[in-house]
Amino acid sequence: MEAVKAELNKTPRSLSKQARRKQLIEATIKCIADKGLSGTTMADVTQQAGLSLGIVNLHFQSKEKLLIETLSYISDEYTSGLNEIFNDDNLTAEQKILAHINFDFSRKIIDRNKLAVWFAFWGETKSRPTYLSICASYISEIANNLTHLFALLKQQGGYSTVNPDLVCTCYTALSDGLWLDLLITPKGLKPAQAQAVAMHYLATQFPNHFKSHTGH
Amino acid sequence: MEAVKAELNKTPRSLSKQARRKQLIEATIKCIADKGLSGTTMADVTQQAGLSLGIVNLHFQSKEKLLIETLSYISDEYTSGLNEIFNDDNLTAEQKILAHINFDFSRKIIDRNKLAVWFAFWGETKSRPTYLSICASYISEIANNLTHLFALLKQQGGYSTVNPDLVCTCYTALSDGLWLDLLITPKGLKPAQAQAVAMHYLATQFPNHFKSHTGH
DNA sequence: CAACTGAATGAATAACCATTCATTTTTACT
DNA sequence: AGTAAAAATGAATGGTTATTCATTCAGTTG
Repeated sequence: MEAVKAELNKTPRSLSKQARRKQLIEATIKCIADKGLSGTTMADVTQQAGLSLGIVNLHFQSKEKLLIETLSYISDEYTSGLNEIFNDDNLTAEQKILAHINFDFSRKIIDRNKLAVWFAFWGETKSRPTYLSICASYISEIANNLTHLFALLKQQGGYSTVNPDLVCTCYTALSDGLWLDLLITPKGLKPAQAQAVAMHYLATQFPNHFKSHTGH
Repeated sequence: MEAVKAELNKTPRSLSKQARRKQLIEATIKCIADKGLSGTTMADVTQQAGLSLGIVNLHFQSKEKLLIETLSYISDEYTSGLNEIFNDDNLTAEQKILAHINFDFSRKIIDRNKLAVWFAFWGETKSRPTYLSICASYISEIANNLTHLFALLKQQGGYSTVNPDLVCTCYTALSDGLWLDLLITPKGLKPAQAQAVAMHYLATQFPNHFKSHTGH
């Protein structure tokens, strides 16, 4: 405790700055979910954060930079969660895939505010390549890791007809589509059901490793 | 020719009005793709259409109504294309599903401008329920039709373990996710490849009817 | 405690943009 | 050709919002 506090005191300003930035980013997420990307004003964000109007420009210089930092924030959260799984040497390929699918549909990720932010930015991607460039690198990194896991499972399980690249593309697209479903029809599909759908697909490819539990 | 002209002359005003509205809607699609939903101004749209600033308010009363009509326009285009397939009594269930998947990844639908519009609106759905209500009815209608087709195929092909509802949810989400891929990584995935991925999934469920051609 | 430093505030500013409407142009019909 | 009605124009308006910055506030140091 004392040590932590002492460490905190080492750089009080910069730490406090980080905390304030995070506070503003989280207010931004809430605002984008509530009012949309176009409907979110500086007044909205600062009010949501309980701070004064000028604070965003003080910490982020401009609204555009705040939005970019917000996208980076949720991207990083997602990527680092997955990397923890990929880099865990105690897990088998099968366990890593299971952990991946659990993570993809966990409470932390399936938060409708955050889903709204994801899709708000996807919708602007074509007109603002910056948004895409933030995600492009992590997207291909995840795809590589996932493809590798599918290739391992193919080898270990003797699934001679499986095409790891194809399965990765299909699983990823399926996962994105289920996220969209969860965002737009909250009453229709529950996270657990969405996960079951994804699992059902994996079961078609690796029947000895994964079972679909949606029979009736 | 004469007959057509005469028919046209019956309601010259309203016809011209319809044409102008369509022209403005198509300009709006282009602008949303180029500048995003938030970045699209009335000046942009009217300039894109080669008309004067006040014209949108004359034909649509407000910007918001123009946007709603634009979403309805692409929704209707999609729905009516699918309904033609569903209602074609000359096609078997298998042929209808094939026609459906061909349509989903056809040039007419996989137009990056239109995809950008779809996702621009999806991204605002949570904050503007109106956008969702425009699509909600046709979404469930399509799901019903598709589920019915899968049920027929199950029956006819003796696929005893297939769950038509599950397959419909999975196929629909997969298709949405592939659309997103086509929008954001145009260099990465081609429409024909995306269609092959969707077909690969159908082949897992109905192996005697559909073949995956992505072996190597 | 007094001087100093940086964070925070919010009134004022300036840019932007949807909408209006008086005017002009086009079309339809006699 | 002449006229009336409809369509189109775009300068002017008014409301909104990002950004600025002079001032206030809080924490740190000597």
